[in-house]
Amino acid sequence: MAAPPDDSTPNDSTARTRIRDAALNLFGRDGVNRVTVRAIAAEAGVSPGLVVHHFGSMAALRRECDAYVVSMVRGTDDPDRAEAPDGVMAGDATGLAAMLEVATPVRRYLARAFLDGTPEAAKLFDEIVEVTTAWLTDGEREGWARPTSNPRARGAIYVSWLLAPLAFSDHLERVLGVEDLYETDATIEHARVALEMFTHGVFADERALGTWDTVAKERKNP
Amino acid sequence: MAAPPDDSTPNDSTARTRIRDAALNLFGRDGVNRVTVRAIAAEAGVSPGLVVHHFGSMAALRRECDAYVVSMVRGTDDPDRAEAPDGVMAGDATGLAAMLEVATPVRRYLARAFLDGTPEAAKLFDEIVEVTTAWLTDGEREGWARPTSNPRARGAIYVSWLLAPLAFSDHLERVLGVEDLYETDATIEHARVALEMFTHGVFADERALGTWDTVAKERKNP
DNA sequence: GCTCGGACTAAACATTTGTTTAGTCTGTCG
DNA sequence: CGACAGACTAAACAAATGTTTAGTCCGAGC
Repeated sequence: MAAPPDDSTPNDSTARTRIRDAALNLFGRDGVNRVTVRAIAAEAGVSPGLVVHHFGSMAALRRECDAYVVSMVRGTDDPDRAEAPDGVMAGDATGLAAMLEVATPVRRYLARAFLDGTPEAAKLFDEIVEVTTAWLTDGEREGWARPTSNPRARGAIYVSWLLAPLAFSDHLERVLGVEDLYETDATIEHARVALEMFTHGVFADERALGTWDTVAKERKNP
Repeated sequence: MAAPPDDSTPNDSTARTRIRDAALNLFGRDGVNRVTVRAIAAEAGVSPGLVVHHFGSMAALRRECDAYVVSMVRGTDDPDRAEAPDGVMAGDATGLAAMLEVATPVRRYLARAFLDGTPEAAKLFDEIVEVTTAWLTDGEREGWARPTSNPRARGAIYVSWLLAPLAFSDHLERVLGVEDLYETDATIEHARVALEMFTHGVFADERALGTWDTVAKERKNP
């Protein structure tokens, strides 16, 4: 194939990573299922046999993508790191922020992994909810976050809301008429609107809440 | 097989709908892909041949599920209805509300359809964003919704946020320790917390917004 | 009674899937 | 040099997939 560019580390800089990157791209683009060994091989410019030669099996390749992506999010490129330093402040959720800043293909893959329920991704989700809940609770104490009746549920919902545009990016791009929601400054515009909603809320008064409580009470004793 | 129970309407109450319902369940549970003709046939208690006899092909069956679900959401069971009557008030988004009240398998299927990008679902998503944006704009005028810098983006984000718990229901159920987020009164608790967030916001002051604007400005002229 | 049509099945079919096999090429180490 | 190891490919393989084929069963209509 193409001549090896420099081969400083003869192990890690060649076809193996090309295959993994191709897999990452395709998994992220088309979903963790629906991607074939042959498609990955073609994308990487190798034979189907080579991908299993390097990774053992398709499932193992997916697991390796999982691990790679998780390590990227946890602490750039280095496994065996989980926590991040400080609670900087809003806009940063110590892990979620890292996730949102990581390269686009990685982000795409992550969203797919969360949706398709790979086990590694599940663990990561739990972790992110954990630190996000703690972060918001800190914020409550420090005065920049609202109090809540259910911290854990709020943390989980907050995370799912940050993930939502990733999961529905196709639809949002179509509706908002942007090419790539996560590459242009459409990101900036989009995030700004979301932040407005997080800061000022969507509803201006307690009517919605009151309506809901009424409905909920009715449902409990009909 | 099992003896036909009563056969009032010999046409519509038999195996054909049983197949469609089985498909709906499996599609919703395992994702629109990843479901086989044989699995559907087994679930419905018929032979694989019969499902294509009735529906022509697997793809046609999926399209029929799409159409069925969409009609359920648009105006219960009846196609050729799109708009709903009035802007009742918060907690109801004229279509989104209908969607969230429809039977669980249908809801599950819908979430999957949005994620897997079936064309019918895309159209429905656009519709829902449309009426939701209009509804929130009305709310602005009527004083119960906050103003926004970008109504369309807010509508789209709002919809994606309401959809998020559906998309990530597996993770939320695990994190919150509930069996089925959309069948027990876990729904009530969950919706209540989300409504709090929609009403009071998550952040208590403008710091996050300010931080973001600073970052955004930096990115524009680095 | 007999045919006709549609629900329905069992088995075969072609294609696509992940994986294996056998082998080639290339650089390295003795 | 000569053997060895590993990257790599082409071809074959077995399993699973959607679909087709041939045929059975059964009720309705002449």
